[in-house]
Amino acid sequence: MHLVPADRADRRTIDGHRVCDAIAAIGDEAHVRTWADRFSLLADPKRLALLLALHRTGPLAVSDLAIATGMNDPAVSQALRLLRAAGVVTGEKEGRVVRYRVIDEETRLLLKHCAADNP
Amino acid sequence: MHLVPADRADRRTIDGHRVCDAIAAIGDEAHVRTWADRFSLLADPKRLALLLALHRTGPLAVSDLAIATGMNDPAVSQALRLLRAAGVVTGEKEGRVVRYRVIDEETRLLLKHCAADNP
DNA sequence: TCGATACCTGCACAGGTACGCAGCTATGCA
DNA sequence: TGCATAGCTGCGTACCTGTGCAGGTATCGA
Repeated sequence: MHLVPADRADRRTIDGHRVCDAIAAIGDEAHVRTWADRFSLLADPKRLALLLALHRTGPLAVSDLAIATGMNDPAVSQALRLLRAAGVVTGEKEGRVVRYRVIDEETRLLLKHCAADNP
Repeated sequence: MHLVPADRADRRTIDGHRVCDAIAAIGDEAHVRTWADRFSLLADPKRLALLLALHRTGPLAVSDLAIATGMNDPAVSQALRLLRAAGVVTGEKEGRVVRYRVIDEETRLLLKHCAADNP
């Protein structure tokens, strides 16, 4: 089976059959990008700390997150805006307090896996 | 239990007890950074494609990876250098061909999980 | 109504990172 | 000994992103 795109079909391969396997393993480009974006959201220590806190503690207010992580309020707010735009978290307004929680299942699994080896 | 560091102990909390829970959930800063770095390596589509290919297909040469991903050789080489420095992959020289494979178990689990919903 | 609190937004700056190009080293073959 | 191939490195550029500051909006209590 020839999975190599036409624009690079003339290039020499070392293990020709493995190249096709590799292309099949990579799969759809959009799928890869989706996962890369997902990982990207977890790639920042501050954001990861926010998510770990939200994951294990449940609904948390912005200023509480700021105290727990040592960030200042706008930084937390911006990080949450990013996560909210990506559909990872959601916030529920209660008076003047907004409590956030994780809603994306895939991200929740990653966080669970990440928090597993936490002493 | 007071887990809030002294430099921010005077700040007002919304749900005081949850702040302590959150700090406990976040855990050691080094641990968070380690995971953030791990996720960071998977956060680039090209790098993720390389790792997916290596994960499922096994030892692969640099130029084969270049063909499979559509990158040019130096780009693949640089990405692999990064991954090798992080201890995620390793390369074995066989004549003038170097075949890479994934060696980090945590990363392998993430890749497995990521490739699970691949049509 | 006045002030304080909780949160959000826009902007500008610094830092990091991916990418392409050119050139280098090393191995295998004739 | 030439010559092509496989892979690596350095450099420069463009881009993205995290962060802090200043200011704005909405809600609650006095």
